[in-house]
Amino acid sequence: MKRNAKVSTAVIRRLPRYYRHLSELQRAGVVRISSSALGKSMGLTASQIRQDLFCFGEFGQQGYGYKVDSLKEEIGEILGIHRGHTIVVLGTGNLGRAIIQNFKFSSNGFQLLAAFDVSSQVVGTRIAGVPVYHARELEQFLAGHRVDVGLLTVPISAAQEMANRLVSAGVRGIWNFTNRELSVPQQDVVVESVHFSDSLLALSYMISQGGDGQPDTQEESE
Amino acid sequence: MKRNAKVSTAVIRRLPRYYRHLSELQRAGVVRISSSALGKSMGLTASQIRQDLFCFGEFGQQGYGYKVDSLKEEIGEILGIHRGHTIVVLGTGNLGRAIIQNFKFSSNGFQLLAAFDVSSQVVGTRIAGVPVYHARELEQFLAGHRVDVGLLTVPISAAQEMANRLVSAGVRGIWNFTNRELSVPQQDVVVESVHFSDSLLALSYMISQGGDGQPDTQEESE
DNA sequence: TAGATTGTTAATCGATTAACAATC
DNA sequence: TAGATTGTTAATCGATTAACAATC
Repeated sequence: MKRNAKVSTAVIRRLPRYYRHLSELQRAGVVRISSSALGKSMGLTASQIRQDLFCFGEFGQQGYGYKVDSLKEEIGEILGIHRGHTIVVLGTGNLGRAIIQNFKFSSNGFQLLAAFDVSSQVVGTRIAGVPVYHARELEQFLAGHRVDVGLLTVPISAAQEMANRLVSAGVRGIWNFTNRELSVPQQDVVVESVHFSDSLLALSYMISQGGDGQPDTQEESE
Repeated sequence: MKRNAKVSTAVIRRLPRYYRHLSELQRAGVVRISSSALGKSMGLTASQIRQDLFCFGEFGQQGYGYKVDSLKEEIGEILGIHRGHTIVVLGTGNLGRAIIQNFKFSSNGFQLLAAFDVSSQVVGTRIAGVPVYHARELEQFLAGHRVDVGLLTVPISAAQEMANRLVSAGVRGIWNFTNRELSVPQQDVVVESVHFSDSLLALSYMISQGGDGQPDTQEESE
């Protein structure tokens, strides 16, 4: 059973979607689901779902399907939701503040410990209960707390420097919301970027096709 | 020359990255670049870059490479940056407000026309110069203005309904920041989602490996 | 011209899909 | 038991990489 050997990024990217869909099914009171039903609702083939799960083990019952609750739990486990991950936010501008106030860190298994900024307007205050420290205290804080991930919402000009400081202080991942491609040579530190621009430009491309290219067909049958 | 026939999503996702990297090179004063140099800086093979560009035409000069300025312009054109796309924001909570105030819509070829909300606190005001109308006026506004994209930052409970209204009113794309998977049967309307949770969970998975699995090797040579 | 680098076709690799025996 | 559906291997498909003639 040579599982888990090399899980492709395509599979990794689907895992959170499985988790999200299963959570919605659970909320809707669905108890069991087959790979083909789940596939239909997610726009995947049954085969792909079974193949994806096969990377990690056996989670279903032949002739029955998958129990929504336990499959969700298993995938949560695989994603590391119960590992007690911790995170700090760098930069409390509009976006940082919005994420601190809105984003459900705990639903994703993360505990938000602190935020850092340089503005005297916010340093010393709390945002949604989270203490804001001065950025110069970052290393001291990281020395005293196990912090797994640093979330970057600093101005683009400060992004690389803050990334360097986070890596030096030993974080294992950087969640990058700046529009800068970060250079992190250490292979054991993971950078996950959320590039709003890339997303909007991809959308821009997609709506720019069809209008002048293909003929506009109407709704599909199913 | 049967180009542009079917551009894969993998290629589409790389186009904005090319655009971003070329913009940075341009800012750094680089005039020409070869596919191998660009590949090295982006972590792609030269072959892949040439193959990607091949989908759209010929943009380089043999023996010389690509002119940074003109390649950037060409890719911008492909992405639809000069099409005068327009966008409105639905929901001016923390996240919507942050995006309105921070995101450079115009750098991505979009003009932000208006925002909509239901709170009497914000309706009638302006956020960074953008007028905020009541959500009930959405259809009227869309009837009077050509709007290509609706940006969704409404509460998850309102997401599907607002998506339906946008589609009925004729938008061509939805930029979805809610954590809800939207169902949009019309095949000519594109949904592009930014799922913060999916991104963080993928990061969670990646940092959960390695720590206990593989032995931690140090930096790679190049 | 010689050297460099593209455009483009062919080969390889990896991911998705199909098939089916195992079994609930 | 019969029907359904999984786990898992094999076949297919598509994307990436390699190769090289064309040409600046």
